[in-house]
Amino acid sequence: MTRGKFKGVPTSAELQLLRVLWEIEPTTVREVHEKVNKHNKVGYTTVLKMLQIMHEKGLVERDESSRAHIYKAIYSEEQTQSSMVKDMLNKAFGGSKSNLVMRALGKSPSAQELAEIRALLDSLEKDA
Amino acid sequence: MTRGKFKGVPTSAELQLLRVLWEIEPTTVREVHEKVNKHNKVGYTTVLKMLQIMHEKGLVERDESSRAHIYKAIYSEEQTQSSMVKDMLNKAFGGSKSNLVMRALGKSPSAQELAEIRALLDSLEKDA
DNA sequence: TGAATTATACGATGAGTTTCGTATATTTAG
DNA sequence: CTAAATATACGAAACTCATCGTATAATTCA
Repeated sequence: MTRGKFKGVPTSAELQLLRVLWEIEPTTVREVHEKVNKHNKVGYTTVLKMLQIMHEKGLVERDESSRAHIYKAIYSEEQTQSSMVKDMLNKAFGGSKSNLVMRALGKSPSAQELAEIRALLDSLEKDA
Repeated sequence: MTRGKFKGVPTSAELQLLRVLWEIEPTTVREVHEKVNKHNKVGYTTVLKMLQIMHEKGLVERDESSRAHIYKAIYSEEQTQSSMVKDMLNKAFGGSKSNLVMRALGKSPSAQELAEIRALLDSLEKDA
């Protein structure tokens, strides 16, 4: 299998582990397993193996100085979200951001969501 | 393989075929193959097989009355985009639409994109 | 009519994902 | 000190995805 430098976007199972890491990293396999296991029953060695593969792929880094290795995501949640959105933008929206926003908001977004997005637009326009 | 009723979101290769279908459906394997092949070299039987599997999955419908079967997407581009966004929203954004919009826009969206999205917000607020 | 063309069906392969069992090494506790 | 607990390593199974070759049936045309 080709597990060189990370290219694509994380898979669902990988994302599940990354979400735990972003919350409590740097941390051990045991801790990740305990947290993940609350919502999705999965074996300890499954989490271990996944983290090992993610390490080979360059998705997480690992401190092996103590017996229980310490894992940490290499890409931040923000970076990962950005690359996932970009990927989807290209694959399904022909690159049109406003189209993507339209689908994200759907027919009836809440007033709060609309306000948040207006605030976001305001701050973006201030920069330009 | 479990190819019952379609549950998840289309894969990359499926999306590639769906994009052609949305453009020229209803149409034949040959036509889909010709169009896809311009951008991405792939064998005729690959496209055929993919469409057959997509049919089993319930992603496309098929008219078998003539020798060359006629395919058509079951879900519109809009429906598909919406379900893909929803899926990503849950898997990677904890359901936060404004966060997703933030990542979609990135650091420096164009003035046109910003204007399009403002217009979209305006029309959404008119409804409410 | 018979050969070439064009269609679907089917099976199989290779890559990648996700899962976990077993082996083995290290640490801890009684 | 030794047994239990806890850690990583390794290998493999089950599954999906994407790809295509070959078989075969239907159609076209020279």
